[in-house]
Amino acid sequence: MSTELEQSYDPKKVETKWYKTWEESGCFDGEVKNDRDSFTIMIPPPNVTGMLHMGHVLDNTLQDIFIRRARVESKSALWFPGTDHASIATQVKVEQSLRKQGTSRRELGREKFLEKAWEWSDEHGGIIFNQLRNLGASCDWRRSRFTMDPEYQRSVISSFVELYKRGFIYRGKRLVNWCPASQTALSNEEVIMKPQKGKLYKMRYEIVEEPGRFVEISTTRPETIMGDTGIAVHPEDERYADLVGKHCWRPFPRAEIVIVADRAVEKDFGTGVLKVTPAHDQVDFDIGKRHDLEVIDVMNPDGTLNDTAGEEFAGMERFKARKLAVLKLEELGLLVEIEDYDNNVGFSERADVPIEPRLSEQWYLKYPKVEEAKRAVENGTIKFHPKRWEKVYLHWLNNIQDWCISRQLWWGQRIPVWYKKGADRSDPENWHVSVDGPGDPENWEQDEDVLDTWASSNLWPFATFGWPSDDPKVKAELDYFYPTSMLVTGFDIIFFWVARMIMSGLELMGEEKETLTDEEIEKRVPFKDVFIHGLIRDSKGRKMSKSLGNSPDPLDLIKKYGADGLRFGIINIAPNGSDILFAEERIEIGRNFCTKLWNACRFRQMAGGVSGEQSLEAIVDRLAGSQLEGYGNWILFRLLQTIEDIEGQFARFEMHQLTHTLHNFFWGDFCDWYVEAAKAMLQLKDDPRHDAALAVSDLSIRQSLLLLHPIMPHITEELWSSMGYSENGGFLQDSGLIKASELRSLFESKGVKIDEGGAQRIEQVKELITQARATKAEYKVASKRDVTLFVTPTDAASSTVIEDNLDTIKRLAGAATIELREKVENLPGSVSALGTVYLDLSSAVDVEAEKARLSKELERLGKAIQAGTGKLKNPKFVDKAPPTVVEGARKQLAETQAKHDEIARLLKSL
RNA sequence: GGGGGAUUAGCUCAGUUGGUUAGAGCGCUUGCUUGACAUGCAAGAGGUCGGCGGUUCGAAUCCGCCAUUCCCCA
Repeated sequence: MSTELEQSYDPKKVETKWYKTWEESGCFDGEVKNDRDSFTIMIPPPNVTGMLHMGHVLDNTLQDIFIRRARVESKSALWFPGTDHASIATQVKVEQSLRKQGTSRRELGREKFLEKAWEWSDEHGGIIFNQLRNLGASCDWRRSRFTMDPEYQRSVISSFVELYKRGFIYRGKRLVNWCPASQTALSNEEVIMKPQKGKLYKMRYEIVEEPGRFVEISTTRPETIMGDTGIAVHPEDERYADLVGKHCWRPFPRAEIVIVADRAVEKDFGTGVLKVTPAHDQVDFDIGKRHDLEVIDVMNPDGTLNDTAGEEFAGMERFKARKLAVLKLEELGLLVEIEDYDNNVGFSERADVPIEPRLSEQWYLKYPKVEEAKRAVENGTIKFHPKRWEKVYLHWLNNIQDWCISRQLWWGQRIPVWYKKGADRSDPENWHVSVDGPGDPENWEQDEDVLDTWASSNLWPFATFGWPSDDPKVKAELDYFYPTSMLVTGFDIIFFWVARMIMSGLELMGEEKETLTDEEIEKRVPFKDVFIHGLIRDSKGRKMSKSLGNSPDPLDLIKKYGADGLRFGIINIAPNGSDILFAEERIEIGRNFCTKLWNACRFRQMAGGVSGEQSLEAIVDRLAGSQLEGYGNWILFRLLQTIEDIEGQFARFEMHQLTHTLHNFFWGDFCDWYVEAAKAMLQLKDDPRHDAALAVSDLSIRQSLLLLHPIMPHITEELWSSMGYSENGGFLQDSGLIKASELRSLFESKGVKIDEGGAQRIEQVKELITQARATKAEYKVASKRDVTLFVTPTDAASSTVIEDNLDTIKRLAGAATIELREKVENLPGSVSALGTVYLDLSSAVDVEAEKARLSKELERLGKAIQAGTGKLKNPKFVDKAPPTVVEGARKQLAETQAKHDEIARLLKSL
């Protein structure tokens, strides 16, 4: 059944209709089908309150392409959706809103605050799912998971307990990255180093043992002077060798502090003397440890100075305190100079304030299965695309440090550790660690902290299925869908997420084992292929941000260009793994291509005869046994090539090539050449070529729709149904995409011969037509469709080819008559492999212009001949290069030479 | 300081193991209501592939150095 297409394509109508139909039919549902291969992708869960931005468009379009491709390849595809609670990001937002309401989380208390947070996530959550639906994302929405779902929380807690039991989780007191705004510890990955223009303050401390002698010290942080418990010099620094072991005066609060020698000091930095503040700097902390220096914490959790810092400083904000400290140094006559200094300062990723190294007790994870995680990538069990990201991943693993997983936040999975009331929390004797808590809760109090968001999302590939569970359904699904097929994400979360998922999968998806074999690694990894794409930037290469206003709303773009147009456009401009410079006009190509597809199908309908059965076999049957004319053979040959190209591109993850290949075939080959040539055949009455042209068109369009469907699902579904390709009302995805090799066999079995030689002859015909058009354009008669052309064929074979295709040449070149002649003189002509084509001009030829044009061409060919001759004369080339290359060079030279001679003759004849 | 990219037409990018006269889209110029499509059709201009050296019969492609530039990590 076919339906007549409307005159113009209305994306909104078509997209809304089909998305609803698909979702209601359950065709996105991922099911265990043991007779089919599974293909699974876990969505990188967006923040629960997130809104769709261009990065999501790219990431999810790519995933949808892989998923839909898997469906047309008859795999059982599952695209698992969900959202992330984004502990710190969400909590920051909720706290902001509380502040507006004149309250705070501390005022509300934990329970009330969590109620508010849930309200917030219910209210703002899930919007992005509908936005993804607008984009056409074919997720199995029934399964949607949220990392704060009770079942998911239970998975997270179970993993903590399990990893604790296995000895990977411990409590430690050390310097952490402290965010004074959010008042929580952060992991190293959440700290962003930013270059800052600061000051370097040079000051002098008096030596206790030698009054009147001073030592000069450089620092960027004078506000921590009160926490100094020593100063350090390099042991090989002769300038200060005699001072080691002596003391100097800390100016405020005035106290004697010791001078130590330590290799961590950079001799060449500043004066070569370092003030040591063990409580507020990692290097200083380490030095202090080595020399047994006192640790004096002078700051409050919110970044203000505390009472220890002294009366003047207590309660003062840290940057104000810096100014005051400088002032005091000056008053004491201890400030030597201030210079400008550029250094890198760590900022909290979420709160965007400088972090403060702070001594505190936190939970740490010693990463499990680090060696296996490396091996999985090194031995190819997991492949990154593009491959260069493997180096980045391995480099990080080689320098890995324990992960601080506790956060002083409330929104998240609470750490399943209980402390005996009134007992020392540092002593593991007083801990209870379990999923369900102690049996006598009245005697215990639970750890107040929650887990880092990424400590829950790193379980995403299996916790979503219900792990850990003895439920047979959970086991069967994990068995079928895990390891998932691939992960599609940006490079910015390789450390945060990708690497951690790999390690948690290796540790937890199986029995506890010290080390894993390659076979075990293969079963436990969370995915096989990691497709890494770039970030979307604006046309000037800047990051997209709300404040710059350079971030278009994808929903507006969908309104303007259609979801399919946007999808095609964004994939089309996405280079191979590097960042994408987005400019709205660059996605017009997507919308235009939709229009082209639509109109090509409309034209096909207007040619009539689309009421019959349109299955692949039925169409091929219409061609069975007949000798295809040149163009039919050519376009089907190109179709086979295109199918093959696309197969290779998917296999190699060359997503940046897909749109180019398909656009080139459908627009450049099918519409611009085949359809135009077919118009000539469609005029023929009672001629087998007429029906063959229709069948070839049907075949080309049908297979193109199948190939394009993953990129442009809505319009292809609409055309699939309207053109009558749908069998029994089924969706395009269920029709089964035939492989190039299978299609070739089908052709053979039906006696449809597709030959390469014939396709090459049509390429020559196309060249001849192009030359004729060019000559017409040169003589300003491009728009005349009734010119007379003369052709002098190169040889008898060429003559036959031209005669066989005379009708289409006439039509495509715009000629009323074409005569084959032995010899033509005094007319402008152009040389092609098949022969020279001349334009019959009633008016006089512009001899000078023609001479100039031909001379230019002659010069170009002359150079090519020189290069070719030189190469072939070189015995080293002839001896060493492969015979096919030499043969090709000979053939090329002969053809060039023939053209050259012909043009020289033309030039002479003028 | 360590590591990873990038450098090809005015712009954004392709260019698979080295092998014809280096391609595409956009932009630009010219001409077109050609049996669906002006979101279209046709023709055209435009590149010593960042520089220097090396390997090779042959280099945009492999190697080295340099320059410019972006990113990650410390």
